[in-house]
Amino acid sequence: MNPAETKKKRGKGRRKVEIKRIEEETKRQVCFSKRRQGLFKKASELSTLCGVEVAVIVFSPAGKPYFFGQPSVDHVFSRFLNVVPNPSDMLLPATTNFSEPMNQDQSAGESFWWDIDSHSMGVDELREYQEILAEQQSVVTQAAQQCYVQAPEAAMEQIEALPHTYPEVGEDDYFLCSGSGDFQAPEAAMEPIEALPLTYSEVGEDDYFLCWQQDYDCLDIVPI
Amino acid sequence: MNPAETKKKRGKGRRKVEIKRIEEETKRQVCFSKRRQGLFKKASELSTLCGVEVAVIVFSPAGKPYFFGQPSVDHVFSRFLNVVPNPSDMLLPATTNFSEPMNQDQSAGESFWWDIDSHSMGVDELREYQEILAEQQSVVTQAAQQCYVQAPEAAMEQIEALPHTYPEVGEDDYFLCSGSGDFQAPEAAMEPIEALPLTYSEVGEDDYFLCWQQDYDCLDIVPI
DNA sequence: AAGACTATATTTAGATA
DNA sequence: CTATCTAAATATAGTCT
Repeated sequence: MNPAETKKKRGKGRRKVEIKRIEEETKRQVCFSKRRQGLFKKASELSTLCGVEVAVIVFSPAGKPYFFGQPSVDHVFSRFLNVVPNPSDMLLPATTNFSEPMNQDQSAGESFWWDIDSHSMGVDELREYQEILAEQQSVVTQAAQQCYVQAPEAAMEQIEALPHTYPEVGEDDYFLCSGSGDFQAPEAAMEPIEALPLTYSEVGEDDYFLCWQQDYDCLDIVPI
Repeated sequence: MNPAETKKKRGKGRRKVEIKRIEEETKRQVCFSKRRQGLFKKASELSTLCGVEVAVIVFSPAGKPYFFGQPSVDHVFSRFLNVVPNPSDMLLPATTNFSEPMNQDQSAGESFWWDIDSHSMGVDELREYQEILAEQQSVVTQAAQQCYVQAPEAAMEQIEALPHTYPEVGEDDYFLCSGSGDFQAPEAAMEPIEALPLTYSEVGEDDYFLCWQQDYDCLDIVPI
């Protein structure tokens, strides 16, 4: 805080960035992390400002799911399905392996303009996805759903301050943390939080934290 | 272009805005429209820059669904379900119809802190979702698709200019529109667009348009 | 991997058409 | 609703901790 000392002044600032795949692994990961947060923040703001329902799901380069939902991913998606019940029915007339007949004008085997999509997006990537998917399926995490968010430092302190101890926190356990600063758990959530039988020190690396922002908005989501 | 005429100079610029529900109807609608576009753009950029899968669903104040998916909402959501297969299992421990036992510390029927979620999100809706989901799972996964976006006015004109007529455009049909201005369909997409057997005038209110922005980024998404 | 910093790029509220 | 314009507010790439 020495006013006489003004050392740093050569910041490197943001450079214009072309929107195309970042090849460098590290950079990509950092960018992902930052932009994911930004995306969730935007989603949260949209939902709050306009009082609308929003769901965002992002898979990290490593395949981990990050998501935001107001009031929840499930809720929004189920509502979505009611409006656009089977979007993929029409898009993949020739490549689906489902026996359900399609009651549409298209004839199977034909090439449709929407096929361009599978091409432009990269068939290889789709294949890759299929593999990842297979892996994922064997991993499976039962979820308490909602938002799995990394507790901000300030929230961690609150968790640590919780007057209980939880003897067995396993990899699959999830935690709800109360917020502070930007985060504020709704009243209804506070009671169960306060009843939480744990101290943060006993929470392992694979555990998740669930945070609430004021008005039920989830600020960020990340497994830690 | 008269250099001597410099009329506008009193712009009102952005004002700091508190993130809370906008009460004024018109303002809210405008804000929604702008921020929705911003959100989709961010999602698209994240997906392109980091090569990751993203899905965003937003319901407008009027209840219309707007969405973005890379490679598709279905794809991402189905992958999501593989990782977090039965989010509501934990929320509704006593009411699920799955036989798989949970290898967790929780005992069924007990009340968990994460129950707050099922309350805030609506148990009935979750149930409803479960049903829809069951249907959906039998349909899904392989993805072509992309973005269902509302055609910008300029694009509409292009669609109308298409030299074909499509006799039977049903509620469930989707369209790919070429863009103009901000929108520009990739070359590969243009051919099938031009082969499209339709005129816009025959497209009904429930139809969707799929637009491409330069570099395959989807700018906006909306059923029309 | 996650902050902090900071210069710059991008977003957007409000006005306007 | 959509687009444009402006200034102010935010987001973020690069760098360092």
